[in-house]
Amino acid sequence: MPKQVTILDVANKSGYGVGTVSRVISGDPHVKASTRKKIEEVIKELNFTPNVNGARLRKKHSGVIAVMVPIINHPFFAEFVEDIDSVAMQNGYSLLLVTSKMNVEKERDILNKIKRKEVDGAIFVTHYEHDNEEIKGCPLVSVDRHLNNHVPFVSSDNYDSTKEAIEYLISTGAKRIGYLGTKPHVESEVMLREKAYLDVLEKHHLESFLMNEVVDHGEEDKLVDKFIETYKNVDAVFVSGTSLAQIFYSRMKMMGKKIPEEMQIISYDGLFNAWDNGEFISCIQQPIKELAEGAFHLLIDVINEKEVQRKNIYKSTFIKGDTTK
Amino acid sequence: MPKQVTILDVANKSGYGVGTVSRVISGDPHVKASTRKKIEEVIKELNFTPNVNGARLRKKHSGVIAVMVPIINHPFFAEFVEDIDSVAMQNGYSLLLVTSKMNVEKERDILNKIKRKEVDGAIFVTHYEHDNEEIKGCPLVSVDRHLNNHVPFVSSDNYDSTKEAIEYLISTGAKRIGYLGTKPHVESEVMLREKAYLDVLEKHHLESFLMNEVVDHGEEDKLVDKFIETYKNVDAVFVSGTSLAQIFYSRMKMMGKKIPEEMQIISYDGLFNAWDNGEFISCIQQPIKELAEGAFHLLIDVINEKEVQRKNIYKSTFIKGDTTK
DNA sequence: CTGAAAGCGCTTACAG
DNA sequence: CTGAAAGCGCTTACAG
Repeated sequence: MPKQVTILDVANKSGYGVGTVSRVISGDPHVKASTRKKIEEVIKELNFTPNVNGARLRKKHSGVIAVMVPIINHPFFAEFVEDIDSVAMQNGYSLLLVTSKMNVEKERDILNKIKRKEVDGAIFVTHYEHDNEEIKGCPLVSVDRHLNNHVPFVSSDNYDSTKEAIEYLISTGAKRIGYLGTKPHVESEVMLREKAYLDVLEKHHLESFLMNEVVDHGEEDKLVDKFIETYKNVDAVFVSGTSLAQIFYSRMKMMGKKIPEEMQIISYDGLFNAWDNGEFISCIQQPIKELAEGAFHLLIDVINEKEVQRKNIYKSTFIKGDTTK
Repeated sequence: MPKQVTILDVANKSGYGVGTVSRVISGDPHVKASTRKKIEEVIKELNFTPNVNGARLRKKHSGVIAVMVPIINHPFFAEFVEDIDSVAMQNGYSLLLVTSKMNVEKERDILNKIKRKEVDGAIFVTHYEHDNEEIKGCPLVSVDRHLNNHVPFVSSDNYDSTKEAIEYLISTGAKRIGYLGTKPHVESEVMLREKAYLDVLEKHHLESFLMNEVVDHGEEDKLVDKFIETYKNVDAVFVSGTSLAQIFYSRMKMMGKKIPEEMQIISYDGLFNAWDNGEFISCIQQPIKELAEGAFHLLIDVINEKEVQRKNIYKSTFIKGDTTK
């Protein structure tokens, strides 16, 4: 292993001190142009690359943030992570992606990385409880749910946009409107979808057909089948979640249902691709990019110990596709 | 910001020296049991977590490896990354995932992270050239392609398994067998698929219907349409790549082709899910887990400057689905 | 089995 | 605008 070139080598060879070399590396403007030029030459000549561990140790932060999602092979999370990556990069941060696989240990591991100064903070999409003691002192931002009273979160306007969707279905003449969703394991803003659904139906004196259960990833099709079995005569369904909506749509097609004539579907979370047959599912599209950027900036503020709002809501958009009248 | 608890605090409070504290943290067996016990108590009491940057600076390696894939929202890469994550974790390494998005700058950035000692090495799934100068001194392992003569790679047995697939199609009576694929930007083991196809057809004196082009991600459907347009009378197609196979299959269905009676399909890379109609595409399944583990151990050896084999081939499996006779 | 000390490579007041 | 020096928190020969 060849000995690493250090800032001291650059200093010696250029005839300046290490402090000055450090300043040109960090882009400090208080350096004479000629000095900068000379030092930059030597850096190139020696093929010097600063060791990040020295800097991190000294500066007491790493410039990396973690983002934790349950799974990554999923349209919402993939896009969310990508958007965070962009904004982080623009702001000089790099990203550590952790896929928790719904594993509490992996979630805890991130908290440890924060304590070990490996990362400066984390954006958490979690489905577990973490006690206050282990969270304490960890800069964290949550999405959709509040981990505890001190952790700020971003979320889309679950209540309002669901309400809008249900009202829309009613306006098209739907009479028997179902709700099909997977319930989060813990308290979350997502639960407001169910509440909005129920509120609107009650207001219009309509019967409800609700199925909202805790389901493991990969078991969604069973829930869909149970829903279909249980509520045979619904004429419209609000589906909370992309995968669920995909499955439900396929089942309806296979059963030969006419969409949207006999069955309307609105999905919370849009699919970005058309189906094989060119159809799009009508959906409430979450403002993923805004959520990502919001979460990022929130986290940076938390890291810098600024005051932040605990609740940060971003507006979704209803997109009419081919599955509603 | 509360002052960080350091190893020195633990040393003082426990009455031992920092060296001894360091030894119990690292699990060094040469520590008296009673000493270990006492120090562990103090660690708990002070809620001490070792700062990773101090250790990394001193040890001159980070214990993290990077893995770079073009996109992550893709069944092959998602699984590949997950498998590397598992094996890395088992071996005390952590993973930095980078999604290159086919962006050369992001690829270079990893090389920089290695030079900056942020990561110890990287597993590269790249589609670009990197000149030897910038790669030099960077512990790297490639998948499917050789970056240069010094970088070892893992790959599946592209030639043999393609050959097997084509032979299979012929054995079922297929006479006009097409090849549909996206060509890698750079030299790669993947190109052996085309070669195998051509070799087998020649051996059997059959006509070839080949379309293998460089295509941007997201533009695959255009290539598929062009293939269909160009080769109207093929009765079987070998499709190189999951996405392409999905698209081709859908198109055939839409066109009302009877599968496998009128059209057989074999895909290189399996889909793990059935279609809406319950059908599976016949495929050559790459040994993803073996590739992942192979790549990881190879990289560790490279990092530790051991001798390694440059070429590491793992065997694929042909899985008969519903798209072949 | 343990301690004292050097040193990993950087940044940052401080002084000039 | 620049240099000398302290120090970030750890590990690891070395000596005992």
